[in-house]
Amino acid sequence: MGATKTDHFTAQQNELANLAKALGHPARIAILEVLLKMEACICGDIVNELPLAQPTVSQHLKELKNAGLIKGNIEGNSICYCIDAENWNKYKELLSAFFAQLNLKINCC
Amino acid sequence: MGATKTDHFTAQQNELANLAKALGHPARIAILEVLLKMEACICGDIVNELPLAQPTVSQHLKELKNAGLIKGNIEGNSICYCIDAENWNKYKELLSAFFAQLNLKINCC
DNA sequence: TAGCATCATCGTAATATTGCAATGAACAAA
DNA sequence: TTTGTTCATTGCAATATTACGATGATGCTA
Repeated sequence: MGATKTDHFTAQQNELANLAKALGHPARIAILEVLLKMEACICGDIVNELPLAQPTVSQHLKELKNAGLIKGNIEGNSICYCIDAENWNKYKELLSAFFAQLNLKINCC
Repeated sequence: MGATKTDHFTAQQNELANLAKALGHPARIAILEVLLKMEACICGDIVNELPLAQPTVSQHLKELKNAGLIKGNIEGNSICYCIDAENWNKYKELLSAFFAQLNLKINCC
């Protein structure tokens, strides 16, 4: 069909998958890196840093915002984007906990 | 268009995005959780644990294998899948390093 | 007010992903 | 050899994603 069968999985599985999905595009990684590197949150020249047109960047920003990874504040004419620190750390823990589950003693293949 | 402009981004950005993309589906998270929970790597009854048909699971397994997250060994008639521990830990570090970049002092929005 | 800048949204085209029935390949057992 | 089991692959339909030109909304400035 093409549509993910979200209903059949647990809330935790879907949350982790949604987070990963939001990170699953190099442009979105690049946007986050720009926001991380800037000592203050920059406003709209993310577009200039990326090899993509303005509507495309805007769309990626929207997805990062929906995922809770970034926040956007209106600042006069432009918009100030920055990392959503609270969610960022929550997601950091979520991923960390997921990857910590591996029992190193077991290695059969 | 529809195709991701992979060429315009760095190898690191693409690597991270590919990893995240592989994790970006609840079925694949569920498969990994099954493999993590089993004390030994199970063989093919992953299908029984998931609400998806066998070809669909096979496809997800293929993607996880391509991403380097799991390995598969032929064992007579069936196949033994398990976490690729080496890559797993590499990816764990990769994600950890990415999320560690946040400077907590900066929070403008 | 008129013009400009910034950013979102709409509409559309190209491509990717998801899911499964049907089928195929490989092996084990009768 | 035949039958059954396990898993991959093929082919297809439905849906999602990616990208961008055109356009709209908003606020600043002259």
